[in-house]
Amino acid sequence: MTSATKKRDNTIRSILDAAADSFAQSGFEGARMDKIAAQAGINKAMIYYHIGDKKALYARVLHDIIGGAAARFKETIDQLRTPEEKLKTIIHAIALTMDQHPCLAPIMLREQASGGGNLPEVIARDFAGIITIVTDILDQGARQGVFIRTTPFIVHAMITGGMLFYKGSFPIRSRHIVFPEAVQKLGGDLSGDVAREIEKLVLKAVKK
Amino acid sequence: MTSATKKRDNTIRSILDAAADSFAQSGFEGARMDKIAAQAGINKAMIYYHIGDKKALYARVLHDIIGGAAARFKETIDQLRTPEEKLKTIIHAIALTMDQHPCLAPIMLREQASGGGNLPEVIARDFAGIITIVTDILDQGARQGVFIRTTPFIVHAMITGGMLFYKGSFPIRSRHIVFPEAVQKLGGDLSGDVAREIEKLVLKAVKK
Amino acid sequence: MTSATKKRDNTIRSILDAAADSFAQSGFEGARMDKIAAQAGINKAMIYYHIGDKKALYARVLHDIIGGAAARFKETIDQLRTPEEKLKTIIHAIALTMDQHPCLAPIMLREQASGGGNLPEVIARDFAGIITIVTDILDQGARQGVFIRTTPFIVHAMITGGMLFYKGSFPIRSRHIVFPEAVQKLGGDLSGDVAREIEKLVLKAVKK
Amino acid sequence: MTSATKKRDNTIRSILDAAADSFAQSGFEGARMDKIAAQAGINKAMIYYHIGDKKALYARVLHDIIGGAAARFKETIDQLRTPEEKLKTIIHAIALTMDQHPCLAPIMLREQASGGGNLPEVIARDFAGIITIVTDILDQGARQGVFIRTTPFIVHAMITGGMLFYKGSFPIRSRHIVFPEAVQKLGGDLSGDVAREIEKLVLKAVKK
DNA sequence: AATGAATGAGGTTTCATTCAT
DNA sequence: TATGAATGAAACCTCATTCAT
Repeated sequence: MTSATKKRDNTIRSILDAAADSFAQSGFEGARMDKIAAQAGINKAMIYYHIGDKKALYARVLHDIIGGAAARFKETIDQLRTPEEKLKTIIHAIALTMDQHPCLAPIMLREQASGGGNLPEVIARDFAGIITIVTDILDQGARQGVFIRTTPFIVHAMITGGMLFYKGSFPIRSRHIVFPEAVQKLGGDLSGDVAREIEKLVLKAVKK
Repeated sequence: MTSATKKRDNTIRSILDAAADSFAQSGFEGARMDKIAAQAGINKAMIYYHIGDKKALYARVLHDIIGGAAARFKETIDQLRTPEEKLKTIIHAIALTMDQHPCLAPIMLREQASGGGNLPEVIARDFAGIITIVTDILDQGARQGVFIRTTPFIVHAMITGGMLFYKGSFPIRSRHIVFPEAVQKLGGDLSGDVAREIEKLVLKAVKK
Repeated sequence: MTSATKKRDNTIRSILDAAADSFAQSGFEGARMDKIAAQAGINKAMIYYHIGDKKALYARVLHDIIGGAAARFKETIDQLRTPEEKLKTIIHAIALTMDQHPCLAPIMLREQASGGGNLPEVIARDFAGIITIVTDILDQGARQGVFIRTTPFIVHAMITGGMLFYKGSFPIRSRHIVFPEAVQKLGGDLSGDVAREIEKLVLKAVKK
Repeated sequence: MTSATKKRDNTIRSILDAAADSFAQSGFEGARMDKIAAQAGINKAMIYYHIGDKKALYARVLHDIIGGAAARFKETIDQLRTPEEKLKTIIHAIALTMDQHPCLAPIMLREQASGGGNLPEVIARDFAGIITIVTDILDQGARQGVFIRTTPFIVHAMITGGMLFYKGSFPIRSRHIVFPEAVQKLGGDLSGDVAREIEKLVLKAVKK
């Protein structure tokens, strides 16, 4: 890899990171090209040079984040046998990913809010990938007779949606005194206790 | 009620309705005051005259929607006895409300995405109101020995977050062919089958 | 005078007072019809009903203030004999008027700043009236041989301009620490010590 | 100096010149960013890019004009010995500056009219600089026994205020026929006869 | 005479994007 | 590749003025 290529990759990496931050925090409309460039430590025109306009940047960021996650999940799950093991593992994997990539949750929440209808096909595919993993596990479990018959997507919605809600509500919960004390004391991280509780609830719900 | 008051109320109502639409569809940053005024069929300056600037309008819309829902929920639940009855009922009530107010889900999703930390206290209070209702039911059930001990907020997150996810993902699911067939066939409405399935799963998860 | 007429006069009076305040503080462009109406305690439309548009209001205010002053000065001076007496008296009269009508100075300053070219004739006449009084005194003194020959208008400029400068600079002087201590300690009122000092200086300058 | 820097400086200079004009003619509130940009021959957004918002532009213009004058005055005066020489010279210097910078007088008049209390410290400092020069001269003269004891700021007010009044009243005087003929015949320029007359009057007033 | 609602033009500011160097 | 300047469209908001009651 030549030094020029490495430099180029570095530039692009820093742009994507900064952009992910901005899009997560402010959404597509709220994000500012100026701020992204500044945070990336590069000249604004370089974004256009290396990546393209705001829409292209957004698509690239989304693919970067969601596509990566989908691939990692698949890899993790494929090494396991039983649906129960798989379900437990994917729950913790999703939780861990959301904790490690704080941009993921906000961006997914926003995409859903806006109907996401104008998403490029690539991203929809990534998105579908994650969903398929979970629904496949549940279907497999049902076929093997260890899980009850459910609408797998609804279970997936409760897992992923629940986590998004948990993480997303953290700033609100923690900043305002009007919430019940027990709620206010909860943190924002999923992996650990929260993921374990979700695992417990989900398994109790779906196991025969 | 004088004629002027009636006119005023009409104007304000049409502003709030149009604004809810826009905010839901495009988020705070993406919404356009011009478009809101046009859709409301009034002069743009009237928004500032009757309500205030964009931030004030947003707060008002949120309070209108979320505050109204919180109040309705409370009323419904207070008439019931057992935690199980209450839990079943609130699940269907939340589902129904989300179906009837299509703005609710997108707006809540976005608020969570952006951390919502700078929400006015009023809205946080409305928000907390809904959460308190659900967590109280679960606490009550646990004390009475009919529910297992859980972290009630996590259950609430899974119910509400699951519904938001289900509704929010509808446009994406239905527009792209890359999703599993079973997922693609699902609709966007919660009340009815979906709410019943959620009810079933949640009760199986929390009942002793 | 009927009760209706009295009420009408009261309304107009309160409008003019509020308007004078606003125009003095913010200038023609900076003044807001809303604020004037609010301060006058009347409905905004009443300004248009009773007086007319912003320009008409401004002209009316100017005439009210400057015209009144010119008339009062003339009356005061006509009762005196010697140019020296008259000159001393007019200096104190101008000083007193500026102190009693805090709107006068700002409005005159602004009018001069903007060239005042589009002033209605009435106001120009009022303005000229004041100038004529002073220059007449100086001319008379020169003819009688008690004053040296000067360009009377320049003396008038130094008296009036000096007072306007003194009063106008008060907020700046008193609010910032960067001014010499002796300057910062001076007040904003003219009548009294300041007027006496101006009188002393002017007479020393013009007396033969 | 790079070509980019030169271009930048040109742009900024043309903005400041156009802005000085507009602020002088119409005041802060009356000035229009559109018009300033048009007169400067640049794109409106460039003002915000290079300088900032309207307030920042105003401050910059004031500092440019008043700060520059203060510095020039100081330099001129420091080369002279006796208070009398200094006083004569500063009078002519102020007169010349006001003639050469037609924006100075209107802007200062307006600043005083509006109390100028919310001026940035920088400008107040410039302003104080000029005042200090004159009052120092008078103090020095008094200490040396060549000038009578006065309140130096009042003398300064009469000099500067008188000049501002003289210049400021020119358009009004010359445009309306209602003024005494002798007044109407006077011009608008200070340097030359007018400054000499002021010099004469001031020295007669303050010399022992 | 009085009120509150309404209007439309226009003001300031922002921002994605492109250009010249 | 990289930079800083430039552009133009459009966003938010204000305000003098008028209308309907």
